[in-house]
Amino acid sequence: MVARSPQAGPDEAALDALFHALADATRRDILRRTLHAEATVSELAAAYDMSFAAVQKHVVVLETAGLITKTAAGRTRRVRACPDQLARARGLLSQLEALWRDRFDRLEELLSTPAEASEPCPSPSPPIPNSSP
Amino acid sequence: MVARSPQAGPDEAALDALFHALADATRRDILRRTLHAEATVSELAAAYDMSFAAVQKHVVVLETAGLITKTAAGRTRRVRACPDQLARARGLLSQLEALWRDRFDRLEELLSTPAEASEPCPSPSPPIPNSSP
DNA sequence: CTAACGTACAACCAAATGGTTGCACGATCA
DNA sequence: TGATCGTGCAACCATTTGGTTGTACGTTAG
Repeated sequence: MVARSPQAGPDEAALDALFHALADATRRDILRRTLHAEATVSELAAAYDMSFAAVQKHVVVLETAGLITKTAAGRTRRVRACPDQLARARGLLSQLEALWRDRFDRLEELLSTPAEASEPCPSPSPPIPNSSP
Repeated sequence: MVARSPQAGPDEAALDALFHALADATRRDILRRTLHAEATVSELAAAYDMSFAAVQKHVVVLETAGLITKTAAGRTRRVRACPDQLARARGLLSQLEALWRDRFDRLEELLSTPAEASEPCPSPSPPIPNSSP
């Protein structure tokens, strides 16, 4: 039971790292590239307007989060994305959405009315293209 | 920042805010609670070992990310979660996973071999229960 | 052998984060 | 009316983040 401390789960820190890694446009782009095809660190670095070291640090963050792996290849490092942690994050989000659906169901059960108005929740960003559910 | 290629969408900043909001155990817990049932800010604050102001700031972060909304109710504020942005995040992750599947397919197409070994990608955290895909 | 390349890493800096305390203000209760 | 409660916000502080430059070290090319 989550009485006081939210520090319950042992992998909460891993989730922190996961979502933190995803919370940066450059890192999401690196992830996209390496998801699509392997790349070396300098190939990645050449794609962005920042120093090599900056990109290398982004790669480290992604690696720490378990979203990519590097394998030595001569003097280069081949960067490869791992969809496992991605699936983990998606799983958590689905879990949360299910939690919401449960509340909805409970309401429907208690009051047999068509459920609490369902106001569209003012979105702070464009209406969502929402590609693949 | 991010000048060369990562200029995919105009809402990259919104995604930054979204994932950043999710990258904190306390905020994920607040989200869980409000997803499950509405709560006031002080009800939430009472659940954690930190000051009211700290929790209030977490609530602001979640609100900015569009993950929750507050509605005035007398002198209290009823905090309600919105699953829309959650779905948005999940959609992006699915998109990324699809990208990876595409690479896989391309490989299978080019070389008709059973595809690149598929090394398990050393996970930095427990193997994933992976609840609802 | 020597030079250039790809990578890693340290030191440094500005800005953001996450926490604190304190105060102001409207709503509620006695 | 006056005290109290719930909330928002500002000021402050320590730590982290995201960027820089510079350096070191193994690998490859000439």
